[in-house]
Amino acid sequence: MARRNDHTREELHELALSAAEEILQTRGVQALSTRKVAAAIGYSAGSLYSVFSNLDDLCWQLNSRTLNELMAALKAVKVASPKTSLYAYADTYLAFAARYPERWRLLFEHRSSDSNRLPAELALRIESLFELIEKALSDLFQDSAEVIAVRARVLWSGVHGIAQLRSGDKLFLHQADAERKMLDALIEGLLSGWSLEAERDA
Amino acid sequence: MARRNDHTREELHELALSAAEEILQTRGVQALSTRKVAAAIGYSAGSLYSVFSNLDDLCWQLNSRTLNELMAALKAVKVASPKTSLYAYADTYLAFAARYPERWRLLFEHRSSDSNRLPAELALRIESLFELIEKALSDLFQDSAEVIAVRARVLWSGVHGIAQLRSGDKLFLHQADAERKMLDALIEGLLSGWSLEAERDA
DNA sequence: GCATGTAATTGAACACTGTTCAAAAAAGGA
DNA sequence: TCCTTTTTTGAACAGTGTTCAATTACATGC
Repeated sequence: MARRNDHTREELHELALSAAEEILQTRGVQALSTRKVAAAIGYSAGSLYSVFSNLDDLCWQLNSRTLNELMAALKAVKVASPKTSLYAYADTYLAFAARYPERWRLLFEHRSSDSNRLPAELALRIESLFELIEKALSDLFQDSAEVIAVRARVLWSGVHGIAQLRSGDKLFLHQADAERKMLDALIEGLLSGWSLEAERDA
Repeated sequence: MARRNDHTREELHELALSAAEEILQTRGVQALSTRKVAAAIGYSAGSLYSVFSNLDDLCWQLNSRTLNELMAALKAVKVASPKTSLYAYADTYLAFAARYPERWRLLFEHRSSDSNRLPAELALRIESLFELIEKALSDLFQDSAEVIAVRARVLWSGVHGIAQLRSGDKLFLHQADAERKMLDALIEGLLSGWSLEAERDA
């Protein structure tokens, strides 16, 4: 068998990516293999190499999709007050990490063997995520862009850290509404702490 | 060849673990294979199975070692004021993550295929880490144990999040002393925010 | 010293993995 | 119809985790 022309290059690309996503979500990263993806779409493993340079490449493109979806969810957040926006961003992020744990983990666990740098496309999207937070923070504080940038990353590190420790069952916090309480302590704490700093400087 | 009796079971165990650690640190997780570990200590791959139940088990034990070392470093921190202690804990953690990036990553990335639960031994050590933070926080705030527990985890999520985003080059913060500034914003912000909350409630 | 049992170690085997590439076959053009 | 181009395969290679019969050396009893 050869040359069936069942699908265009683009269709094959999309098909493979969707199948890979499905395998990733349902059976985890360790089950994500070229042969399984190929079998799922009725092609041979070799065919994937006409559409991806290798499995690493496929993973990067999976991450690109995931980040796309995550960013869309974040950008769909209704911007009300800066504070409620920040809460909504955090909620959305935690919800996404909980709904798609494997895809979300791959976002941080995937590294290329040869070069550790992440593709420029992904980098841009991450920067635009920080811009969302920075925007909300600039409405709250009159500090320099540098200070705002630091604070946005600190706030996000906190949210991300909560997501990661929870995802790995490493929180050991056996309380009701633990997540809500943590988000409250983080956001409320940081915002009022930074406000206080502004008052002191004035 | 068979039955050389060069090493006792315990020696073989220790030898293999050290070799695995070396490979992990120098060549990354992906290079960590039974055959490479075995070759490094002059044994065959099958021999490892008399000392570890499988590669997963070896990884858990590697993580146990890493967590041991990390906890020792944290417990060696001179406890001065609560605040300086918290700073020192955070510094120590970030320094450890920077010095042993691969070992530190394995701590969070390793999951068994069959069961996702982490061994009880590791869980205990993580809880004792949180206890360090809780102790420092109880000296600062008169809140309930539940509130302290939440705050300890929030603070640590922040420190951990910074470590992880930095380790994956996902911070995009091109400033001098970025790490110091972030730690300042996190710890100073949270502590003064939580203090303010206490004043309000009083 | 010698047989016997026991414990350690290997190497081959099996079923996987990513990746490459000659060969085959179908589509499209002249 | 012939020829070229493109698509697709399947075999091959080197690597992986894991199991297990076979082998060898040590320890014990006589």
